[in-house]
Amino acid sequence: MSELQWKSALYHLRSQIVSGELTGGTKLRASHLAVEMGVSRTPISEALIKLEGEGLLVRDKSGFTIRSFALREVHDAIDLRGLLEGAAVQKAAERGVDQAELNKLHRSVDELEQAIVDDDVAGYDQLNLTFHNHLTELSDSDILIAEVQRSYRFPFAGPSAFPTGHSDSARFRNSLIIGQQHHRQIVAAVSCREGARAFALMYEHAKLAHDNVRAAIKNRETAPQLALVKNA
Amino acid sequence: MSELQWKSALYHLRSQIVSGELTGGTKLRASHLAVEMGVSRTPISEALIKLEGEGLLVRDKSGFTIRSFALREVHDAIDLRGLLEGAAVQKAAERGVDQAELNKLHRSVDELEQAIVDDDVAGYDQLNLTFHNHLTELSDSDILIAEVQRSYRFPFAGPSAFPTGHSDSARFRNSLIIGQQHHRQIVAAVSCREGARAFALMYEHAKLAHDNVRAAIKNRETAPQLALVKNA
DNA sequence: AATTCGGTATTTGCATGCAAAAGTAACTTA
DNA sequence: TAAGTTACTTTTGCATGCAAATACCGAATT
Repeated sequence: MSELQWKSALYHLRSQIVSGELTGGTKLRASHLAVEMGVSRTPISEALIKLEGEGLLVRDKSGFTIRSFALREVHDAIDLRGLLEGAAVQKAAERGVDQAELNKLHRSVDELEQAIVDDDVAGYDQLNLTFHNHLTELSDSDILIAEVQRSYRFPFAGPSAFPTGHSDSARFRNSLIIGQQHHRQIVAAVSCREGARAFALMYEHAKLAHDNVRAAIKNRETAPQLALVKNA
Repeated sequence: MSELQWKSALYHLRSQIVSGELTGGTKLRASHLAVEMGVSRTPISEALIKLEGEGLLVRDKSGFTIRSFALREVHDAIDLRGLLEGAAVQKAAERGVDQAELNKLHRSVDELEQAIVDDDVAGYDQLNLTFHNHLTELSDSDILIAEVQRSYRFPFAGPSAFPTGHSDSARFRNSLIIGQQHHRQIVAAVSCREGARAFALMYEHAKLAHDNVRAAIKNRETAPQLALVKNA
């Protein structure tokens, strides 16, 4: 049961950062956080070092600061995810996946479809992440899987980064429809062992997030994922 | 002058790992390393945590162990580097780089050529790394640059991972000649803003390393880069 | 008003103490 | 012989003390 203290500190801090509760540029003081969380500075420091390794914090000569991202970096991070996820599905397609896995993929896409019909945004979000994870794992490359997961580490870069707030807008509905088309065609490409097509579709799929970022910036108050992004 | 202690511990340990002085599977004990390096366990722990973040160590419930890699992971790591470097040069090509940068690239390739003629393996190695870094930086994407650098972190995955030991073999000479052809054509592709071609060439360029791995395995004793690779 | 300059209050980097966890190894039992 | 069992040793995770570095803040100067 009893979680290691540095782990709970890590989870707690990370969730505060990605949820936008702490915004980019904020200075994190180990001594302050220690009393706040009721532990000593040792496990806090360990958590801060790990978060620096994840790229969420930067360390200057006196302590850690929450990193800020230029808008350009947000788009680059999304492209990086598309590149890595694309490489993963390409590998899966060229390697070939058995029928049982293909059936699971089809079922996932159907469930995503249903979530859209039900307007179940949270459910869609969860299913979408599972679907992306499943596709990535089919690459059967632990190195690539790890790097794809790593590319999700910024709150605006993951495959389900902008789920909330706009389910009523026409633009968002369209992006879900187009995303579903991508999903179906990616499964088809994997099924037909068309690696290059699978790559291109997945890369394009990630590009959808670029529009979501632009839309989120217009209603910034409803987009806590942007708490790390510079200049309003 | 006075380097932080955790930094020197980090550099020292990392160099011991990548040089093969410490082999995969070795357990690293903070308390032991502390007396060995004449400091307390605090800065040692910090270095170990960072090395875990780099993927060189794994942490089980009682301490850190030097990671071991299956041969398949070695090849996957090389492919990952090719993918990321390829994406970087593609971006550079499509964005367009000015003549001054192109001149520098041409000069680098000429210097590499000269190093081959002189049979200056160490010099080639250094120039090659500089050349790859320069190409990567031309992508003008800090996110991508950082990920490319990160992909170099395993001692067998970087662009100059297998420099030594075989400069006399015909195979190694051929691989240098082919590599130079890649270098020249990559610069040409960037110059002509042919992004897809630049990507394909760079990806293929990394594939050269696969043969170098196979060759190195046959003379394992002369290849300290393989100290982290499982099963002889 | 913006800078510069002291002096004070924090904070960090590192060392170290300690209880609990994990490793180690000789011995017992099936 | 293999699989516990027990007693002993080492190591870790965390708390904390301390000196040096850094931040903070108001006063003096331009």
